[in-house]
Amino acid sequence: MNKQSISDIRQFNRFYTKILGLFNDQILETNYTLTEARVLFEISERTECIANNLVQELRIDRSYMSRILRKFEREELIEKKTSLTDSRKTFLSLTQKGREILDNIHSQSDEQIEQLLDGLTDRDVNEICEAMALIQEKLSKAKMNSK
Amino acid sequence: MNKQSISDIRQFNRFYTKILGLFNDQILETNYTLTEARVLFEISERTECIANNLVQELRIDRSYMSRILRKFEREELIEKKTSLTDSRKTFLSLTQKGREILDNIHSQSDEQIEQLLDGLTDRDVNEICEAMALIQEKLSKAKMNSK
DNA sequence: CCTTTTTAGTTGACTTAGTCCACATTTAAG
DNA sequence: CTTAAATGTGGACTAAGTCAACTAAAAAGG
Repeated sequence: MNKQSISDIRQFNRFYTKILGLFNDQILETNYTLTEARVLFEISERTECIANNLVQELRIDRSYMSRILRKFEREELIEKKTSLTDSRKTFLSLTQKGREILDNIHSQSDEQIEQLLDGLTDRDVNEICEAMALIQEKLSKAKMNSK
Repeated sequence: MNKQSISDIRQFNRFYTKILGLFNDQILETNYTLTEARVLFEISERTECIANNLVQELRIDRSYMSRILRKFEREELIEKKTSLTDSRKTFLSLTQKGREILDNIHSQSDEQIEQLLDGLTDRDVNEICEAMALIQEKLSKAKMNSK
C-alpha cells in the first residue's frame, strides 16, 4: 500500500473534519445536535424503523438512543408503535412536526453548503459532486470486501 | 444553484461523517481525543505557534484550549516559551515525546485507513486520492472567494 | 416443553468534552 | 493617557456520551 496515498487521505480527513465541524455548528443553531439530526434523518428514510437499527447504523449507545427518542417523543417529532408480531420492537416514524423540523435542518444545511460553494462555477460544483460520488462508490465497495 | 448537487453533497457529508466517526473511535484507543490529536498536529506543523492560532484555526474555546495545553505540558508533550517581544504570547512546540505520541496517533490512523481501503486496487486508491485532492482544491478556492 | 441465550429497550449513576463568564496582563490605538 | 483589543487562565457549569444493571419478550436448543 502506497504511503503517500495514506498520507493524502489523512490530510483530506483533517480538511473535511473542519468542514463538517462548521456544519455541526450551524445545526446547533436549530437546537438539535448533529447526532439528533442523524437520528431524525434515518427514521425518515426507513420503513418500520426500530431503535436498534439506529444504534447499529449510527454507532450510538443504546441508552443514549433511548433518551434521544424519548426526547423526540415528548417534543412530538416521532411516534412509537409496538410491533404486533414482536412486542420487543417499537416502530418509529416521524410525525408531521418531525418532518417539518427535519426539513428545516436540511434547509439550513443546504444554505451552508451554498455558502461553501460560493464563487464556484456550475462546472466546478459538478466536478466536486462527481468526485464525492466516486469516493462513496469506491469506499463502499471496499468496505463490502473487507467485511 | 443546482438543488440536486446540494442534496448530493449533503449525502456525502452523511457518508463521510460515519467514516470519520469510526476514525474518531480509534483515536480514543490512544487515550487522546480527536480534538487533542488535531491540536498536537497543528503545533507540529507551525513555527512559533501560539494558542490563539489554534483557537481560531480549530474553532476551540480558549479556556478549553488552555486546559488541553496544560494537560500536554504536564504530560511533557509540549513546551511553552513566552515571546520576548510580546509577553502575552506563548510559543508552543512539541517535545520529543510529543512527536512520538503524534507519530503513534498517525500510525494508528494509517492502519485504519488501510483497513478502509482493503480490497481496492492501487488504481482505485489513486482515483480516490485524486478525487479528494480535487475536492480540497475547489473548496479551498471557493472559501477564498467568499471571504 | 422448559431452560438458556439473545434481542430490544429502559433507568440510574457517572465521566468527560466543551461552554460561559469573569478576570488578569500586556500591547495597540485613539 | 485612557481606552480598547489581544492573549491567556480559572471557576462553575451544561450537555454529550458511557457504563452497568435491569426488565421483558422472543429464539434457540437439548
